[in-house]
Amino acid sequence: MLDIALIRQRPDWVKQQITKLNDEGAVARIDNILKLDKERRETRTSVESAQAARNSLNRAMGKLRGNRTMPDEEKAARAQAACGAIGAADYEGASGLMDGSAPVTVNEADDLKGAFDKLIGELRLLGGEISAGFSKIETIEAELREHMLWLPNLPHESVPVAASEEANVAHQPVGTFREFDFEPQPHWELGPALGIIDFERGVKLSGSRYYVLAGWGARLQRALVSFFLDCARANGFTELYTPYIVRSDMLYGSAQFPKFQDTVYGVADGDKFLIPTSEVTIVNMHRGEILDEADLPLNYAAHTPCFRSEKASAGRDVRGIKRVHQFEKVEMVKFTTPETSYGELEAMTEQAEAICAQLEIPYRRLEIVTGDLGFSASKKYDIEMWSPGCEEWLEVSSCSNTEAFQARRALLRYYPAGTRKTRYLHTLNGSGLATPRVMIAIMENNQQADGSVVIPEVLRTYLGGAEAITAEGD
RNA sequence: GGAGAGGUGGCCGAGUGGUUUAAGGCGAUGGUCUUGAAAACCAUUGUACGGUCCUCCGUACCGCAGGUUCGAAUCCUGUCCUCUCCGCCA
Repeated sequence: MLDIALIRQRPDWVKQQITKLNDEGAVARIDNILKLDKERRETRTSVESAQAARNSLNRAMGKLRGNRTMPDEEKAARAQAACGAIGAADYEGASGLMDGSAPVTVNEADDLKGAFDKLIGELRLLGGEISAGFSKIETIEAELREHMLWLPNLPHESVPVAASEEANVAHQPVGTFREFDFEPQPHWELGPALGIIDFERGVKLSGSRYYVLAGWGARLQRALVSFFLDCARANGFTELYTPYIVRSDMLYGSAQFPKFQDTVYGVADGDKFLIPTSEVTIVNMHRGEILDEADLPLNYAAHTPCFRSEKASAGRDVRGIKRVHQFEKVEMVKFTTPETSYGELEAMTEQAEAICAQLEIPYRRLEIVTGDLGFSASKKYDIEMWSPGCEEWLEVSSCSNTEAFQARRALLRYYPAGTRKTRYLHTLNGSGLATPRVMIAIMENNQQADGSVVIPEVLRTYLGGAEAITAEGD
């Protein structure tokens, strides 16, 4: 979520920033937000002062009714007089009359019960006014919140301004592109031939975009996950094992909801959903807490499966395991101060790149332009591995700084050193890395003329020292 | 799955629908005292929103959400979570 105060103070600037994103419709929300915000504050001010009056009157009512030493005639007289004052909207005067601090003329004829009934009637009117005001506020706030939840994050000033992904700035590729003396095969040919990817049985079990890894395929994935987690740990990340199913609040917190509700799978057990990435659970780890600056940065990494419905990309990338409903990923998340988040983004991106380098696969960094930033990032780098079989760059990592966008939604705050004034922290996330695409890259880059695949050296210790995957089995 | 008990400030823990606006304690912070420390004593104590602006004021928050009431930490309903016992289970 954006800072409502920023929208209030610099609405035109905010509109101008949103215009750089590929998000028609978001700009129009700003004027609605300004209108609702104004309305909300006005209504709130008047309702709260009515409530202040009611609170003090009810407190005085308690004192009047519970007073054991005051004669009934005086109570009746005070109740009578207070009714008059309330009728004239003199709430302070009425309070004084009821709690006994203001003088009153006692009339012997006053009837206590009648006077109290009348007074309660007056208070009831005031209560009705207040609850009407509150339901108005509730309506306004629900509408305001809805608009706020659909507003994308604003781009950082360093992000290149361009409309679409074609304009993403590709850095110089790193690593050596292999010269093949034969026609390199795509992984959807190699995998089944080696008996390590079984598409038919995946489809039989669960439908399209599902697959089974068998033998070396399953072992290679497990080795990669272990390797990724070891890299993260070496880089100072604390390893977490988190739930794979979360409540919807968490998905609002990390900003998948409401906009990308379609891409997430629900489970039959009420308000629960399968995570599309462990970013969801990690970002919400400290939801509602107020951390100390001394605790920051917090670095967490977790391996989880990721579940995505891929409704938006129906019909695209249907071959192979590039785009599937279920895959494994190691995700890195950082909680930092606003001052350090951009430095941390560079560091985290370099760490993801270092993993590619260790696997000896050619890779490049993409600097994402404003029009392709996505919903929650202020700045984003993608890392892509080259795959000679399907002849394309495969996104294996995406590293983002969301600044305080998720922090506002998930209530992630900290006390800056030496203060007790809360401040939103910054969250960053980056894959490190995602398995099916890395497996594609390894298979396609390391394939031999005989169909076998050479195992990258860094993975061999995880695979009993084996040097290659062959059709001979595991 | 069955039965029961609970959820109150950073922590512990009181709390008959009003006459107190959550008692008391611990911790933390500041101060007094002290050569220094401890002890003792004094003071302060969370979050959010709104108003006012550099200082206060107001409102809300006793797991969460509704309801009853002139008035709810307190009564009612739902819900989430925790604990205990039983059953089942990797």
